[in-house]
Order: sequence, then structure tokens, then C-alpha cells
Amino acid sequence: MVRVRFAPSPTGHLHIGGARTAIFNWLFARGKKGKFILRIEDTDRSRSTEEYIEEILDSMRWLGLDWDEGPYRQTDRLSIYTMEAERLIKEGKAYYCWCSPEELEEIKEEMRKKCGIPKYDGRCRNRCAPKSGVKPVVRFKVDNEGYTVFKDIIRGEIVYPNNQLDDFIIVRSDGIPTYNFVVVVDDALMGITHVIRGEDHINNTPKQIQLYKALGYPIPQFAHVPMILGPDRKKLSKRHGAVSVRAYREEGILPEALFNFLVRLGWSYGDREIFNKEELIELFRLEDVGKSPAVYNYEKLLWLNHYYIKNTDIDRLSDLYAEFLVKEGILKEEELPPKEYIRDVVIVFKERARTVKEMVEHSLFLYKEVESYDESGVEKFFNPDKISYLESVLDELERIDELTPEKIEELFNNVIKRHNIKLKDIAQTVRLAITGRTVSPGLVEIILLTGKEKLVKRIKKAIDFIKSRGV
RNA sequence: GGUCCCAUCGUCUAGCCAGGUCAGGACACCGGCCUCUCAAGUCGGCGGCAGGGGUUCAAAUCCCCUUGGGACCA
Repeated sequence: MVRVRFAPSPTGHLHIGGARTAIFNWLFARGKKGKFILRIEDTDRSRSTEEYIEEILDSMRWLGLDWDEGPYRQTDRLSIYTMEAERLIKEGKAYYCWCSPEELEEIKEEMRKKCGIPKYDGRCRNRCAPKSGVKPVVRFKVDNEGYTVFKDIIRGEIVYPNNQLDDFIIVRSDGIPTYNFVVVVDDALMGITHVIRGEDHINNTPKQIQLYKALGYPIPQFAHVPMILGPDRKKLSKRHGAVSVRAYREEGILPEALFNFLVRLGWSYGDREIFNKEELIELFRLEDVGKSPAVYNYEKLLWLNHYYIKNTDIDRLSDLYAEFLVKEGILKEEELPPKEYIRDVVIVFKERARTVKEMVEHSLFLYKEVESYDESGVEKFFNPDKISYLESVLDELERIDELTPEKIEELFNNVIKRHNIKLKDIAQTVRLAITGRTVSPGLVEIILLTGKEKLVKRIKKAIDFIKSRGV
């Protein structure tokens, strides 16, 4: 039975690199009918917070990454690590070290001269005596002969010279075990069969393999996935703008779009771009994950998101849109229009918005008065000769009780005939009058959504505006 | 500094393992069509095997070196 885990540390938001690692783990588990386990690596108590734990869980649920076990928390398991460390000491595979920081500096300097590598020389292995007032660390007796060789599912064979290793610390003087030790104990005890994690852990793997051996645990398979880089090809960080799953959610990115986008960063299946979860579970293979780091391309995410916005269920999108209207402070919950209206708005605006937030921005004129007109639009479409056209539109509007697509078509046909012009000559003027902008959905659609009352007001306002501009 | 990893259009990538189809697709960009604007759709265009050596009849593909980038250990 395949068992994999995702083990975030709650020192920040779930960022997209972590999210993709989680996705790869999840897909692998689901595809193999195995278990996906969630573990919170919160041994760094000073930087871990409950808020981040909740947020990470929330982001994972949002992405649809359900876990079968956990979340386990390392802070609940400290006694286990202590026991395992003591076991190693008893078996002579680890030892206490009382060396002081100053002493360690000297040793490292010495070793740097001697073999070029600043590392601990293992002097406490046999003879260190307790020093009063000093709390010792626990060090692992490393084997630094020969090479550690392991097969990475993504990268193939990796050979690592053991002389790089020193007797690294597994328990700090404050009794808190270190990352490399904890991760091995947990992965082993949780029966993890495949360790799928970021490339930044490749160099930790040789140490961990020695730990597995010393503890008498079977060694799992490893798969190191490439990093995600910022547009400047540097490791992704806050400086690169929106990097947390939460930030994308707040932008109005759909979870399936982010999921699809992230999985395609480093993995591909021929020429295909669009995948749903079921297809991915079917098609995803670790062997097909690429080795080189990927730069994320926000434009492509927007394209994918637009695709999913266009193709998702209208009711779902309507609810999301309404939620954003409130969240963005456009309307209060109780001011929201009827569901049917929202639905009509969404149907019209989803075609040209790449995010839910954009849908809100593009449809603002439906809820707010037009305060100003697009400047270049005014120059081109608010000339004095347009006044008579707009007046005709008003005239025609008077004669209509209830707006329908047919009536609106008829209205424009009449205006066009009367002035012997083309629709082109008036469409942008009307659009600018209604929306204040030169870009919007089709005229018929926005007229229908705006309603007769507002329409009359806005056209009058536009006429006044043009007049006030003078010639 | 040492070690490990990586290298195809601006970006994501197919092709590499089992050398031989004008190096294929997607995003972005540019142009045409459609058209009331913008999108969408559609048609076309721009654009790449990091460099150098080998091996071979033939190298993006196999080997070596260089360069560049990333990561880990300090």
C-alpha cells in the first residue's frame, strides 16, 4: 500500500510551491489507491502559529486536497523523538556533545584548513565529559566513508560523497529534535513509502538515509520535485507578489484553475493543457515530472482561469460573484439583487473576465452611478453631433414599457434609420453613456441589465455632459 | 568555499531513456477574419535546442569540458 505525506511547517501561508508538492503527493496517492497523510511540522515553536495551521488546512480543502490521516502534529510527538534519540545513544549510534559554541568555531576553522570542509570533528564521540551548567546536544555518529547512492524516481541515481557529512545534531540543547531527525522518525513510523518533496531536500537525503539505517527502518523511495521560481528566476518569495494560495483565492482564481496550472508546472502529458482531477489521477506519473525548475507565468494562470470561469456551473459562479461583490465592498449583503439577476449578470460578464474580481470590476456600473467618463472615449464618442442621436434614443425609449432584446434591436434600428447612420456611429456613444467606459459586454446585454429607469437617467446625464463640454 | 541538482522559443513544455519526420503544442506578443467596443472563436506570423569538443553516415537526443542558474551544508 502506497503511503505518502505532505508536511508543511506553519510558519507562513501555504505558498504555491508547497501547494504543488501537496498536489503531486495527493495525485500519486489517489492514482495508486494509497493514503495521503498530512503532518504539521511545528517543532519550530517560535515561528509556528495556530492561524497558519488553520489557513494551510483551509487552502488545502479549497484546492480539494483531502487527506486520509492527520493532521498529525510534531509537537504532539516530542516524546517519541526523545525515545528514539535515547535508543540511538544506548545503541552507541549517537552521543552527547558538550562542546561550546566557541570550541565549535575553532574546530570548524581547523577542519576547513585540514580538509576544506567546515564540519564537526566528532571529538565527543567517545570521551566528552559533562560540563556543569551546560546542556548537551545529541549528535549522530555519521559514517563518512564512501558514498551514499540512492535512486530518485524523478532524477535517477544520485551519488553523494559521505565525506561531506559530519556528526550532525539530532537533538538541540533545549531538547528539541532537529528537522532531519524528526522527519525520518515520522516518515518511518507513519509507514511512508514514497517521500515526494522539494528539490531543496536532495542534500538532506544522504543524512536521512543513514538515520533510517541506524534506526533500523526500511528506506522509502524518494522523488524530488523541482522548485518553482519567480519571474526573476530566483527562489519564490513574498517579493514576487502573490505567492500564497490564499492570495490567488482572493483574486478570484478558481481552485480547479490553480490546481490545473500548478500541476502543469513541472509535469505534462503530451500537448494537453486542460485537465480535471479525475483525468489527472488517471494520468499523473512521478516518472513524468520534469527535472528543471519552473518559472510561474501569471498570464497563463489567468488564461486557464478564464477558461474555467467560462465553463463552470452558472449557479456556482453566481454565488462566488455575489460573495465578491460583498467582499469588495460594492454592496452590502442585504443589498444584493435577486439571484436571477445575478445569474444574468454572470452569464454576460464571465465571457470577458479572467478572474471573479475582474467580473466585479467590469460590472460596477450596474450598482454605482457613472461618476466619470473614459477620457479618450469622450474625445471620440461624445461630440456635439451625438446629442441628437442620444435624444432619439431617449424618444424611442419612452415608447417601450418593458425592455426585451427584440425591442432594443428595434429601438436602434429606428434611431439609425431616422438619422441615416450605422450602428457603429452610435454604439460607442451609448456604451460610454451607460458604463462610462469604452469597453463592455454587448449593448443589448448591458441595456437589459441596466434597466429602463437608470438608462434614461444616464443618457440624459450624458447629453448634459456633452452640452457642458461646449463645442 | 565544498557538495548536489538543473539547462529546448520571453514563459510552461513535447521530443531525449530505445540518435534519422522543416524541433510540435500552450500562454504572451504581432497581423487577418468576425464584429456595436472588448473578449471569445478562427486563420496566419514572430520566436528556441547555452557554448565548445568528441562518438556516429547522422546528435536537441549518447559522452566529456566550459558557462550559467538553483539548492543544501555552513
